[in-house]
Amino acid sequence: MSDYYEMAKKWQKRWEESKVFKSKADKSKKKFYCLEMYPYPSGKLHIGHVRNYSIGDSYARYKRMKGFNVLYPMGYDAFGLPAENAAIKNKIHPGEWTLDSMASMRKQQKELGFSYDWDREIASLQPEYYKWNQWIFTQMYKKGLAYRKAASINWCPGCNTVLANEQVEDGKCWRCKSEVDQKKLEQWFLKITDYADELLKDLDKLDEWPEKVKIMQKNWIGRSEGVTLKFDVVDENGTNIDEIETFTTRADTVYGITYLVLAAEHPKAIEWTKGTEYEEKVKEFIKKVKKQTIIERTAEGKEKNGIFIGKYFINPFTSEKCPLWIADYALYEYGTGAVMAVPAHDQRDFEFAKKYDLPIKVVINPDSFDLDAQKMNRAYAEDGTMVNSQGFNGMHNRDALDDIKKLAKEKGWGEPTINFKLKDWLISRQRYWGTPIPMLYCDKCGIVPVPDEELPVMLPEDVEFTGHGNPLTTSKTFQHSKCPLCGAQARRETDTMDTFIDSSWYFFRFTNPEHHSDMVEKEEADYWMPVDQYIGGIEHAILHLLYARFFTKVMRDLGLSHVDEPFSRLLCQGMVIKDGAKMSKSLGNTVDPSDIITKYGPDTARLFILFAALPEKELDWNDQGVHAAYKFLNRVQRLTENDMERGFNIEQMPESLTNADRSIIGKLHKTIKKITRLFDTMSQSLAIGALMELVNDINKYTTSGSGTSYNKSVFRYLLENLIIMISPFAPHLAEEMWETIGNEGFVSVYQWPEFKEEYIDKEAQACEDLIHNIRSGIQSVQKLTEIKPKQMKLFIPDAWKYDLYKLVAQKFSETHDFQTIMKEVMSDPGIRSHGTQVSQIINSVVKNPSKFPKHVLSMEKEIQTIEENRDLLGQEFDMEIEIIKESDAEENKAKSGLPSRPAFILY
RNA sequence: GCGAGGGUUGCAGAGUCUGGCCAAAUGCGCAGGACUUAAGAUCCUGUCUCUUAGUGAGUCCGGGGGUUCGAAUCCCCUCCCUCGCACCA
Repeated sequence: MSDYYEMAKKWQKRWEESKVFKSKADKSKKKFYCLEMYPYPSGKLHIGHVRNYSIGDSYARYKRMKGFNVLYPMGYDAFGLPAENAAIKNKIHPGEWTLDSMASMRKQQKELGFSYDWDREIASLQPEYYKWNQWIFTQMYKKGLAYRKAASINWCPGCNTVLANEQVEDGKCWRCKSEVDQKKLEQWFLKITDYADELLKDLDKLDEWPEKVKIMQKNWIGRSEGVTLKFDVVDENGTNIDEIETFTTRADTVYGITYLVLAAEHPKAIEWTKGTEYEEKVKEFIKKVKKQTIIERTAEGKEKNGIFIGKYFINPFTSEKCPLWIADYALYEYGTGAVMAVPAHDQRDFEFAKKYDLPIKVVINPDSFDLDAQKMNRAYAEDGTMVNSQGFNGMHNRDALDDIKKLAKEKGWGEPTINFKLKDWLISRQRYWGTPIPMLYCDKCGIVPVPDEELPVMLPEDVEFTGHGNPLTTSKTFQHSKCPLCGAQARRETDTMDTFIDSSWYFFRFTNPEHHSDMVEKEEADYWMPVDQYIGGIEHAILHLLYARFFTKVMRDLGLSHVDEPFSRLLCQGMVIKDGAKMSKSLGNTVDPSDIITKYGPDTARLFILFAALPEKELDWNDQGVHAAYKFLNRVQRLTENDMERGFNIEQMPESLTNADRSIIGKLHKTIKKITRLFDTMSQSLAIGALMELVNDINKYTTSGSGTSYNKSVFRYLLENLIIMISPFAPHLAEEMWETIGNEGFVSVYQWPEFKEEYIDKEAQACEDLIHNIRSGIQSVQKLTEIKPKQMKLFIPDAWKYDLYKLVAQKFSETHDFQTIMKEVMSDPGIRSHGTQVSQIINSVVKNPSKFPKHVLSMEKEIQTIEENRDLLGQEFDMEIEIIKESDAEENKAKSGLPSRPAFILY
């Protein structure tokens, strides 16, 4: 077991005792609400959780150190099927199972040292929590946002319950992957479609959401602007029998309609064929279509099937009589369940028309040529010029679109319509472990909501978990109730709510979980909401994130808060994979976070997971990487073994500082700037990389030269800043080191260092690099010659640059034209060989003449530095060093026979 | 088909917005060295090619072309990969 593990325990205890992470609303402070998607307590934390919380915690800690009043809570999404399934299997109450899971997850979360305000913990299984699910449901019922209706619904045979559309993926249950059946049932719905427009429109406000998620939501909501057209339906003789509506976005193609198809489920299909020769065939067809699963029906490249139903319709634009068909490619759920077919300009209609030999009529021609209906091998769906369209001929189809819509409206043939793919949210579940829907059925009064004062409707305990049917129906008492209106016997609703309801507003509850008399305490919610940074998996791109947005808007309209959108900024973390595959029990490639924590300590686990990949990218788990993180922490901790002194004051930087000191201080401030920027863009892995770089440089600083020459108070200054900056990643180690060097208080709440441009001394850094290079040059010379030379000639490197600057300066005084200067400078024999950098130097001069003298100054300073360090280096290597500037070197060159720009010459 | 994101030096992965300080961060891997009886661990150095004194030369960021004094970075064309959605009328 690692020392780090024990060390972490110590600090976790101290944090807890001092309640250092407790948050309180305070209007005088700028707030920051950082939130991770609260977990479903399924037993143990997995690596994905650890990643999620490590990202969130590092950020929350950073923001706290930046001076924000941070709200960073944790809770549990405690209702759900796994608990109930465990109950059926193991004869243990779902509540007990869930509370056990919560306890073990909480323990692990505490072991990892996340800086949650544990006083705000919530769990959706608490009656004081789910009471408000029920309350808002009755509020929505009263506003007509919750309603009960019979509908064709998705039934999951695996989970024995219905599913919302959002919970069906590829025709399968999102949870258990069973194939979903269609059933007709009376169910409760929430009218999310009332908010469809706003949910779509407000996506534009979410600047700091991943584009991907916004697009997914946009597609899911699926808004289409078009027109609903009405057609008279006639029999063979042309006698009017009924009418049919269709929705289209391509009103510009109405002159090309050649037939119309109904979805198989469309009730008119049966009605119109009743008693005709077509009745049997149509019924048979419908039966065949309904037998197919969703997967079969929507399979890629699936051939379209249909039959003629013996009826016709009149196209009001052309007065033509066209046939009515029934086909499997029309969807009953979308639009009106009927499609006007324009085979020439819609690929699906085209395929169908080809198969059943239906007419194809071109009404839009491309710009470059005319289409021939006979020769087309695919539909022409692009824009072009209208033909065969009466008064619209010759117009561009986009222009004609609006005119045709207007015409349809004037003549009463159709109405402009906006259609959504989004359907109302089906929230009934025939399961026990959820929030009971607070509704009563009275024979006299009908459906009656449970009055507010009787909430919560508690889950009954006298139930049996058999695995068949809804356990709530087995309760002797639960269903019997009284009608609050007439007092008569009333039956209580036994369906429970979809657990996504719980997670649709929990972020409000965190703002004041203690408050029991309202759903949210407005003042607190107004201070803390919206969530400033939300972090979770991409799998909730539609489900949870759409529902939460919907609830937030409903709550706003109920006057519970003022926010339009719950999450200002969203981060979708990437998956954790191992050996090229997603971690899963079935593949046996899982990693238990507890093993890492006990072996290397929580800081290592967190640091590795943050360092291994950027938060939104896939993370490939490898054990060597874990070890590397551990080694790095060791290296950092060893820094405290160096000598150090208090008393360094950056505000009054002492004159006596060497170039090495100034250089490393500059490096520190560059790193401060970099890490601050990287944190703000949630690039923790790069921030850690920058810290590693800094640690490398600090090590070089303390060990270069004779090894003890570093400034001890500068070193302490560096170390303190390093500890502060590493504390969001490795908080326990940071606290330990902070204490070791004798500082008081928690570094976890110490203020984040401020970047100071003026402390970056570029000249000092350049000089420092120079000396470093000379030193390693001498070392390699000594190594190669084996004998230690007593004397050395040192040619000043880069002195040519100095000459170059002087030359450029001279030319610059004559002309400011880049090309001229370039030409003249390049023609100078001493300069030509350095052509690549010449243009850069000239350009920097031309672009920014005021900076120019600085360049020359820095060159002079370099030369001075070398001269100043001559004796030091001489002592270090026990030799005499003679300095020769390159401009003087030319004459020596002849003597030595060496190349033109040597750095070192030995005697 | 529609939409989004990518292709960088052995691997992972920065750099691209804002062109030059980029042979290109950081880590892994690999090589050499120190320590050790030894292995491991740890530490140091190196790690595109050439150059056995260089702050040197050459080549390089999927492929091709262009703009520029200068391109991994900007523009155009092209090839390849990944991920979402998908008969939505």
